[in-house]
Amino acid sequence: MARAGLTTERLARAGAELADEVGFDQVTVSALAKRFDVKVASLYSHVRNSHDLRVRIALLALEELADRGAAALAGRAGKDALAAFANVYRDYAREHPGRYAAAQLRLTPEEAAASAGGRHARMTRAILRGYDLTEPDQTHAVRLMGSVFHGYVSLELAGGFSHSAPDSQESWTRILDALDALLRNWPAA
Amino acid sequence: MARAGLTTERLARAGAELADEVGFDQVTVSALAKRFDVKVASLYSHVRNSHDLRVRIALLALEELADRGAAALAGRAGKDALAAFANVYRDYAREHPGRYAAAQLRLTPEEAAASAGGRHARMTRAILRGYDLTEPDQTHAVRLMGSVFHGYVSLELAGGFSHSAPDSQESWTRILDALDALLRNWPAA
DNA sequence: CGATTTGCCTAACACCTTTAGGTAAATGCA
DNA sequence: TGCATTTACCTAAAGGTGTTAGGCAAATCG
Repeated sequence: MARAGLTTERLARAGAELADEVGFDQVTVSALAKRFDVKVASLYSHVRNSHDLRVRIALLALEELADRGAAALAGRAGKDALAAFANVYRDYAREHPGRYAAAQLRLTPEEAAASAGGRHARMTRAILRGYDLTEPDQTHAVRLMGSVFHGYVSLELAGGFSHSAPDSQESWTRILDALDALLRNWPAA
Repeated sequence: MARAGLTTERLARAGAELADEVGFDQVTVSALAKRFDVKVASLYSHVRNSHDLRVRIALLALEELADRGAAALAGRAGKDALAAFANVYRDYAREHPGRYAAAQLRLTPEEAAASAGGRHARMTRAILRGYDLTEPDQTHAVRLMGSVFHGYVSLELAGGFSHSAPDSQESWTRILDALDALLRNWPAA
């Protein structure tokens, strides 16, 4: 009988697709096996266990997100860069809700070190070069930006802003304006 | 044999405790049955299914959070109110990580309507009475506040801000300062 | 072309969820 | 107080997921 051609890579990739279709917490070893028309146990040659699979999907999502971020930042600075980067997060979450959820998976320090997390942090700091902040305010600002982006996107994804006026797009735009204004006028301690 | 005295209420309450101990996604009907020293099937007289249990835990957490918020807001206004309210979220999440995760559960419109979500929204708007914002800016501000609070707390809980200077408490304080400044000087469209 | 490695398989077990139907404790009513 | 009803918890059973161990056949390499 012909082989299915499983790979750790392909499993993570298919798992990411599955996550977008049915939700990250519905990503199961069984469902993935069905998708490859293969018996469940066969996956265990490529993936240590269910959690390992989920971690790989998370790492994949973080890389994709970082790639998009880098592309968005190229040739931009200041508010332009801020908005482009923010939109990367929001668009990614809307296009790939399962992957975005995966990216929120709590990683061990080693996994985190091997992840694209560092790239994200560096890109956020790069944006702040367009504003006049010195350490440690820059770190506070990095954390604020992460909070706003992640917070908004995850509340929006949870449906928090639908069914009420004004529409979410407008709030998003105004919030980015406000964040830009805040970074230009960061209050002293 | 003596009865265990199960109730829908007691199950939700015990489920919330369990969530704080082992994580919300580890809250299982079986584990809860063990905790009451009762057979698994017995829970199904009090709770429709596993998801129903989780929803009840989520609603419980939202209520508790709203209660704490109301207590914190009593007698405060302006930045004082802002900081007190924000600290309610952060402290609750740190004291009760499982419950906080539960509160993030995606609810159906009916469930959401029956939840304390409305109280949360009203309290956030009440804080904004201390600032000079009119609709629709007030709505944008409500959404920003929700994003910052939820975003910061969930990133912090995920370990995002540990193991790096300056410590999280300092960023939190400075971010609340910044948010206050922003609300006092909300940029026009 | 034969030997080795690799990929997917079957089998089995443990655990969780859920439903159906039984028995004993609690409750309510004469 | 005694009996009927309701209620609370039980046993039994079936289906799904996670995981490990060990086997056979396909790919690979000498």
